[in-house]
Amino acid sequence: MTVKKSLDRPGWWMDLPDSAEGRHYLGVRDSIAAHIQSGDLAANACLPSERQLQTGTGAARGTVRAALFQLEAEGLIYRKERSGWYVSPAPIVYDPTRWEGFMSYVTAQNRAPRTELLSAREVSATPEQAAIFGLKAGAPLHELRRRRYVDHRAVLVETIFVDPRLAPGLLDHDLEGSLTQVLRNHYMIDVARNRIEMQPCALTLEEALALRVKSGLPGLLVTRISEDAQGRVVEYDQEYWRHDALKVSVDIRVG
Amino acid sequence: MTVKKSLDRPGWWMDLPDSAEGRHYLGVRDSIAAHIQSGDLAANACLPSERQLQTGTGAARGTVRAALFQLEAEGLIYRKERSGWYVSPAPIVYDPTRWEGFMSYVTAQNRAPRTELLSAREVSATPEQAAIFGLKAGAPLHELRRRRYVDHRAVLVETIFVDPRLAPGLLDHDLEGSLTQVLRNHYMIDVARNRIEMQPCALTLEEALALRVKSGLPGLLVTRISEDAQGRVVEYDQEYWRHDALKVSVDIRVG
DNA sequence: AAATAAATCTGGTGTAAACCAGTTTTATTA
DNA sequence: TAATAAAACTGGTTTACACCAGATTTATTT
Repeated sequence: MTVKKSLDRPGWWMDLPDSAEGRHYLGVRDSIAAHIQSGDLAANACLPSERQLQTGTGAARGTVRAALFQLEAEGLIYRKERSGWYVSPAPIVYDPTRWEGFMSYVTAQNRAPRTELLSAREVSATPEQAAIFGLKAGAPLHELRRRRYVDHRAVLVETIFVDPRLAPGLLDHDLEGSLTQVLRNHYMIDVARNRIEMQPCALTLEEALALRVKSGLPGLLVTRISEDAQGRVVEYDQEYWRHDALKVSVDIRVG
Repeated sequence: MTVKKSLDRPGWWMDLPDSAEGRHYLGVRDSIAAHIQSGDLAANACLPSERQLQTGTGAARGTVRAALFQLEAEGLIYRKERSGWYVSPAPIVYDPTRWEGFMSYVTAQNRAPRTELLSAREVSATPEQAAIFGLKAGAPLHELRRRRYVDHRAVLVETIFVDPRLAPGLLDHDLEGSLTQVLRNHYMIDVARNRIEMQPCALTLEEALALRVKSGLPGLLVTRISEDAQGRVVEYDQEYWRHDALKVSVDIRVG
């Protein structure tokens, strides 16, 4: 189990630090991490392939993969299936106490937001959804599924439910922009209260598919229930975020 | 790649669902997940050993481990090193907009909180820390390291920095309870503003060691900067949480 | 009965090899 | 030149071992 060190030319990934004894994969991890943090590798830059890293580091492929998974869990790298590993860009900062939507806070951080409408349809409320909206189970609801991008990278998929009594004909409007604005401009609905929950989760099946990530990647589930001034539930939103794309920031005044 | 199904006696983990074709480890995952969610396995119950699951499911040990890692990432199970895999208990709900501390909100959820003081000492402020407190680099700071439990399970480690000008002699008080109360009762300091950041991270080295989890487990880093009514920074806190122990909930009134 | 030593069980890490299914590139064809 | 087919490459998944070190249990000794 001797660890070969930097031979000669081809790549930076040849040298392994001596740290993390007994855990070869952590050495490989550290080597890659160092090169990312030093700035050798820019955001969205592509890493050498697993087999290249393998010969470079002298480790078995499984060991190299363990190191890559580690870095992925830390949010330093991400992957495109069967294409390669890439350096994660800086996360978006999100302040749930502000009422601005995705489009505005991404733009404010000099990043390029984009929204893609995956589906828009009418559904029957499940008992849980009905309870949230104060409706009977089976009552109609608008359901939107959208995928949102930052700088061409898909960072979240969301499912939004809207009470059709408050926003009749919602599905006929442009739903690839700010929903908040549509509700305000066309239905004169202003959100007065937001109840937000955040919880680490795993991106599975549908979500993983929509974000084109491996099923099981860690993510963050953000759930939002919006009410208007009269206490009527306007919107129920479930956002599945890539875990490396988001940073939550709250500024609270107490007393 | 035929999947053997339930043979006869010993354990529930014998039966594999037919779902997730081509990805045996997802089948194993589903099988275990189903038994957890059905309530067959209570919180903190111990799973069969990897080698038992292996013979039970007919998969190789590596495959069984892939399934376990998956469940761990989802927060359904956790492990004690070289001891076994266990079912994760329900997460604690945390509302950053409330000023109550750990002790109170854990108790309010009928769970048993406990705080353990790991170290308390005086340190010299790094440039970053100095900038936060509005001090010169090298100025003295109180540093506390604590580990906090819910129902005997360590869920977070934190490092707290306090400005000694506002709380001289802080280290002589009981620091295993609510710090907020110590500051209020002994120094008449009331927090008027909290700036909180949350970000998925990996628990490594010190943190992993203190929480007795495998280095690299996903976690949530919660950073809090507390100010008093005069805008003086009272407390700077970094909390490393197990990712499966926390659920953030915020209720915001806008307008 | 309590302290100690040994055997056993558990997860942790690593290797080597194989095959699959998408992606990407290259060479070929229209 | 543009569309198409083939080859090369990439990660995805699984198998089957092997050895280690900490945790736990069992047997032994005091």
